[in-house]
Amino acid sequence: MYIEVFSLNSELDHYDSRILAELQSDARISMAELGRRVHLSQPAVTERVRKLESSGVITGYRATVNVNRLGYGIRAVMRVSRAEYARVVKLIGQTPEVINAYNITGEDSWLLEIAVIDVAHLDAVVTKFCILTETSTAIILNAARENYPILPARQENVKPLIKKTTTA
Amino acid sequence: MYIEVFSLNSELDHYDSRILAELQSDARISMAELGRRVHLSQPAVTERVRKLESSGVITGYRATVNVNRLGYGIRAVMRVSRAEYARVVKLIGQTPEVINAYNITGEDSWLLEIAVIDVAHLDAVVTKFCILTETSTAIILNAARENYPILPARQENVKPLIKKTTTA
DNA sequence: CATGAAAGTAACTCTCG
DNA sequence: CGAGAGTTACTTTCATG
Repeated sequence: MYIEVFSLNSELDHYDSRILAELQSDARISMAELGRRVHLSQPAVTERVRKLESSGVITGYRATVNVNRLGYGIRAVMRVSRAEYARVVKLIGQTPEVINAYNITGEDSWLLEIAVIDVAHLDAVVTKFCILTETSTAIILNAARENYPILPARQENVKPLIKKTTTA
Repeated sequence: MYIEVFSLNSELDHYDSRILAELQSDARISMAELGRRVHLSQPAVTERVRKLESSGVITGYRATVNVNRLGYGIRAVMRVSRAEYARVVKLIGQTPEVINAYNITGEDSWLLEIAVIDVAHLDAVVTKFCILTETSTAIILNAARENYPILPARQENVKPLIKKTTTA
């Protein structure tokens, strides 16, 4: 018999994966409809969703919007070089154009994704960060993939460094 | 009198902004509750949401998940140098670890955001793309901001290159 | 399974061009 | 006077104990 390889998500079964897939593709379906899709009763699926929320697997539900339709002609990514951490965080907090801000490894310690109205607006935002440190900006031409649904990491995807061994 | 400066979102009024803000912070509230928050009746707010959807302003609703809780220990960004467009797109299609894939300007023509289980898994994904062209990977240490809500670009935020002029 | 809330539908009102 | 948007009232569907 094989030794079980447990992971952080060992408690998530097939039903939970189905639920997560459905809610990542449409977060506004009713629990009744979700139950139909995953073949569970409505109270059963509601209880599972509640547990996924309270255990922190599901962190929220958000409408996704088309930034172009909202008047933002340009999306861009800015690489921001090392600078005093607190100052960068503060500046991000003062910049609503920043949609995502990642602190990353390497020479560029920050990667920001921004949405701006036009080139003049882009210039204004870049300048705000240039005052702090060096930046490098690239405009997003298109997205081949966006917010791809994430399913629980499965054991067959894991390539363990230590092979499973048999018990005595 | 000033010439009106129209933009793509000129039809979006204060109510629509409120609706967009609410649905980006919680996409699962009922239309009745949304109506209460923005001070409109349930049928009225439902109709506005329907129009925002059909006009392409709202593109969908998604549950957001904690990738760590799903067994992915590492999030990273990969910069991928110029390569045959179709081959990159095809490879992205074959790689579920890619959450976001942006085609960008500059030397690195692609920026990919990925979620992987561990270093061995990261190595496997990076190698897939290294075969095609040069890559540069940085691990995401933390996110100072994620999916910041986007509101309609407002005229007071726009710095027009051509100033408003008076009519004859 | 029963009760209360929410969604969908229809008829009516109000305002504005 | 007609078009558009909102409200109220009512029926069906959904959520919750």
